[in-house]
Amino acid sequence: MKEGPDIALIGSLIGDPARANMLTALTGGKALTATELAATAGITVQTASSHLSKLETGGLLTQRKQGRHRYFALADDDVGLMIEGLMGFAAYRGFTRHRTGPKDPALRKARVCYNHLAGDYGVRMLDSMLAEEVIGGAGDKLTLTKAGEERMAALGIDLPALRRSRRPLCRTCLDWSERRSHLAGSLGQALLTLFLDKGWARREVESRAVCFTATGEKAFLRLFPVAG
Amino acid sequence: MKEGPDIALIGSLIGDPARANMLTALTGGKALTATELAATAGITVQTASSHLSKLETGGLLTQRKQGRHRYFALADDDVGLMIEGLMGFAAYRGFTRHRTGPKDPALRKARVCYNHLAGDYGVRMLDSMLAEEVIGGAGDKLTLTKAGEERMAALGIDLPALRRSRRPLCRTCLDWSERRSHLAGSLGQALLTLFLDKGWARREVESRAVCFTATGEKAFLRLFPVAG
DNA sequence: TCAATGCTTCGATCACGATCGAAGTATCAG
DNA sequence: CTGATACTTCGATCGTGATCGAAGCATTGA
Repeated sequence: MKEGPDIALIGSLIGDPARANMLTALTGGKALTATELAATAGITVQTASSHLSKLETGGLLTQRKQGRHRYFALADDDVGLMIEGLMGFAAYRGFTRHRTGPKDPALRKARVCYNHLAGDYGVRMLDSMLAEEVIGGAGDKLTLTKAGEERMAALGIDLPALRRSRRPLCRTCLDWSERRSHLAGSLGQALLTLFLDKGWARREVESRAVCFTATGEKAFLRLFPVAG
Repeated sequence: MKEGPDIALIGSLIGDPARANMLTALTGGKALTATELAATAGITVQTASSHLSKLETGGLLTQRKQGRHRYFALADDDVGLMIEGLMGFAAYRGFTRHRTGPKDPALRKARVCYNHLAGDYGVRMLDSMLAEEVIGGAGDKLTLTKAGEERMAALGIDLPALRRSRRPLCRTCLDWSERRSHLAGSLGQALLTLFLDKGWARREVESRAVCFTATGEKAFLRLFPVAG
């Protein structure tokens, strides 16, 4: 009864539909204002403000003041991973809100998972990196190989800078649509940023979907081939 | 707003303290009756019954009639993994109910995680199996190697029987106390059963703790050595 | 300085759900 | 059949928390 961690607190925070909607929206990775979040949740700003303060004291969100705006974002990677995990469970159980929306195929193909690439393409990328031994490791412990370091540096990724942060370089994140792992961590984030910067893909507005251009798709698939 | 899976449903199911207590109790792996669950949650049987039916229609529990008793258990491995995931997140955030109870050290050392071994010993076991290449694989994809098959068979584990079931043989499960992975899946379950059958360890009553005997501990550590 | 925007705080309302007593159903032992 | 145990269903109560209107701060721009 009173042993172990308290999951009820977190459950109740996520259990309210309005809060769940806001958290889901923030899983898109962008920091959003209170008014934006209120709109997506379908409530007034007052209620949203109340919810946001609860989520903040619960440690799920951080806020950043910028002029007269306050931008809210998920507190850190762990929150994103936890929510993705719940979404995976919910999706597997068929707890979907509207069966399958029109954007659903696009989301399953490629989407933003907090700050890295998810969906079919995300899973493919990690698969390919493991097959080509760019990334090695056992269990949930992923490490960048020597060959991997060269590949990443050649792509223009500043590894020393990533290593300077305390966040882990590589970690796995369970994909809710594929039910397989994709690459998270600061390297996962850096790779997604790279794709966007190179113009290989762009983010859909008002959605988590990531839309690859024709040339971007080719380049991506060449960079991360799949066996068979 | 209406894209993606609905996490609020699951959140609200877990969000009630009484239900969270029951689920936590059931993470111990044993099937429990409604009266037992009511006692651990500190509520009457009527309320417990109401909660249990909600959890069942939510797909988190299954019930099995046996005479005039009804035994409740977690629906499957996925539910256990999901709850352990939440516990990990909650523990890391310091959402503990009573700081650290007296049983806490024992729980951190070795405990039951739904149906397999968790805690320090659980993490050690997987580490050792990976180092000795009994289990191979990268990311979340764990596989038993040829050498591993022999080792497991020598221990008296009936691999063909395990393979006959549809459940995955090996999978990772995030440990909330160690924040590392331990071995789940049917093999993880079979190994814990083996330890208990061999008398190497026994389950604490009314707790998730697993208590190793002196000889059992020696045998376990010999079987799963750690480098360094 | 004034007006406009973005957000929070206060206060009141209201609904949902947790809770338990009482009664009803099922199973078992004699 | 009778009594006992295990659990569910019904009905009523009650408290918590979600919600929004109105007012209060804070920041920006003119």
